[in-house]
Amino acid sequence: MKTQDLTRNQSLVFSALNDAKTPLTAYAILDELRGEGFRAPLQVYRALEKLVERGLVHRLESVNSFIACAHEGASCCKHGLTGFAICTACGNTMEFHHHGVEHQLEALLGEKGFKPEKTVVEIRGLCANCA
Amino acid sequence: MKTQDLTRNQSLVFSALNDAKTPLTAYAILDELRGEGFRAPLQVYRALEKLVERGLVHRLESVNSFIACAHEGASCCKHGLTGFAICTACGNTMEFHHHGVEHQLEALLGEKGFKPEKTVVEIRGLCANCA
DNA sequence: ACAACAAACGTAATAACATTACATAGAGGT
DNA sequence: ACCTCTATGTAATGTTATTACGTTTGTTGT
Repeated sequence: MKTQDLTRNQSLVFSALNDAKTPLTAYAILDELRGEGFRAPLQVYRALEKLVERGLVHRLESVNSFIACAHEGASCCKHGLTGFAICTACGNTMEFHHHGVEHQLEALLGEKGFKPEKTVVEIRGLCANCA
Repeated sequence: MKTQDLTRNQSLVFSALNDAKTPLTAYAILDELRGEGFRAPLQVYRALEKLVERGLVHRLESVNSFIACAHEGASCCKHGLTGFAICTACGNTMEFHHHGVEHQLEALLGEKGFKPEKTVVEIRGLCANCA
């Protein structure tokens, strides 16, 4: 479950995301890794799929991008709903966790009989530096 | 600001979404409207852009789709944060509004100096019928 | 060591979603 | 009539993601 048992491709993709610390699209990752021998989108998407499964990487649905989890290891998903504040000016993205929001959404959806599987909370705006 | 001053293309797209009452992709709308003379994606995207501006249609970012606003008219965006619960089995999508969640997110982001512009809350899962 | 199986990989092609560029048409104001 | 702004039509292209197919690698049981 640790980063050491990643395959070569997975490690390369994960490193690219960690180095960036701003969200990257799959194709941006592909371009970064051409020097390492990457040649096709699928190499990136396959690695991303595994990394997301492990909780090492998050997908930002509203910007078609990926970002390394702000928490080392895969413990991330246990501290409440995960949300992101994405600066549209500089790309800087803040991951946050919020139990209150999680509980309120659960309560609301529970009433309606809706069973959540994946919750997306993404706020686009301007970060403190760019505002 | 009412639906009557929509152009022909905008009306057709809006009707398609209202009839569906499940989210539609831009290309699905295009296919529905070929009988009305639509020939290119841009005709749909241009209409959608205006409809979203007016608050008559929402874009669901996590599924690349669009849905008619559940509230007639454009008053929708005044009653708190807008969220969606999207059933991955039947496509049925419930629009909801939640002041509590809105305030908690505002508080959290305010602390960090982040200025929200667009907030995405989309929960995918199973609706009461499909669970 | 070897067969059998599963997971990961390489490559090509294609599908799905969205935008740019450029030319044309219609409505409203002067 | 002329200008301007908005909407439109059409084509081409750009961006994001998946399917299909075959090969390689790694693991397990014998």
